Amino acid sequence: MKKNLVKNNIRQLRFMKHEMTQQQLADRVGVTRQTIVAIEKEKYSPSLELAFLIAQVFELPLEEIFSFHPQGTDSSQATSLEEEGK
Amino acid sequence: MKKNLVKNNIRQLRFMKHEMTQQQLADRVGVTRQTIVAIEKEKYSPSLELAFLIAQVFELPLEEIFSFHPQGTDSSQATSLEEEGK
DNA sequence: CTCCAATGTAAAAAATATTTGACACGAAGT
DNA sequence: ACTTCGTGTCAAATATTTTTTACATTGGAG
Repeated sequence: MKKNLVKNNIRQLRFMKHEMTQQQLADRVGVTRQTIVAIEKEKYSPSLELAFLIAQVFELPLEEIFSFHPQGTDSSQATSLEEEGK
Repeated sequence: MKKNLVKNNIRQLRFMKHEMTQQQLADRVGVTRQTIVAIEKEKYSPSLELAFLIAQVFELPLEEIFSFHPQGTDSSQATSLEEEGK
């Protein structure tokens, strides 16, 4: 029930900068190839740790690989104040 | 079985810059207070999405709030190997 | 002192991320 | 044709994150 709002360019980076296969990247960050596939296809977003590890491999700041795309105009909260008493 | 290698200064930020309570922060990023508590106490690291949301609230780059501290002698790769056969 | 807001803790359930073990497909290479 | 490699997919199992509920503590306000 949760959309994945995080995008990434792992696939491109894998080819461009550092020529490496899904399996190699997976090995370097210590996860399975499945995980890399899922993240590349954005089936879900990685854990913060994994994101850091990947950024480390590509020698790039995390935010240059992963980007957050809040809903349209994320207006969910901002205006809510009276959520006290339960 | 996985240590939390990610640290953060949410607590400090909550007080300093933007004066807000755990509950308020939780509301703004759309999670429960429990989650904030757990993350502040570093019982585990947040999802990448939540990390992005928090960074957004504090108007700071994600990496200024969360930092990655690889294990003491991690160095598991660096000296890449050829891992094939499976 | 009493009340309440803010924080800490805990445990079970729900949700999400990751693993494991297949199997399929196309592009090379032999 | 056969084999290998890189990729995509699927499903079930395990791990990790998040929710829900509930209760304890501390400090300030009244």
